[in-house]
Amino acid sequence: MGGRLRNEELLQKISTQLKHLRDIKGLSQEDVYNDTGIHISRIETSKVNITVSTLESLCSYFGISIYTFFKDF
Amino acid sequence: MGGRLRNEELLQKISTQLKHLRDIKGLSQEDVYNDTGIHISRIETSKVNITVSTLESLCSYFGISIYTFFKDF
DNA sequence: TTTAATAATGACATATATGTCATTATATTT
DNA sequence: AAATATAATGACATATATGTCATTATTAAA
Repeated sequence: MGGRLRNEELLQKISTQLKHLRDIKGLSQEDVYNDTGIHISRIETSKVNITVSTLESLCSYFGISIYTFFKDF
Repeated sequence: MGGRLRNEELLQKISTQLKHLRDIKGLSQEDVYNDTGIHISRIETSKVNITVSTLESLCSYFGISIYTFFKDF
């Protein structure tokens, strides 16, 4: 079952948003991994359907609330 | 490995919020299942760490954006 | 261009989210 | 209380998110 289109859009938006946050902070994927233990590559390339828990950890790391994260969703 | 406390709080908030939305709409868990294919019981009892995709589906079903869902987070 | 840094991809193991169904518990209604 | 409706729990299978590492690709720096 290929993922529904709607879902792909969601994952795409999440990817873009996370990449943007990482760019703003000037951090490499390795930095994120060293600091959080989260491999962000697969998330930024929309390979996986992130759990809310993982997303919250990343938001916290980037210094924003999960509410703010979804502002443009 | 018991989940970290922070994470439990997050799951608890999500549970409460979803239950609240379902109550407002006057829907049973079975209704939600029949309409979405999602078994919400385990989510409302904080047994699982929901994926963003599943959460978005539920928000959509309840008629709110995922952004609105996280307003009080 | 060569080198170095960063990112993407693939493979594998493990943990767990989800789908499904049956059973038990609780709540509501009569 | 008995009957009915709803929710919680447990078990199991399957799909997949995540952890980990190695390799390849891409980008940036020299």
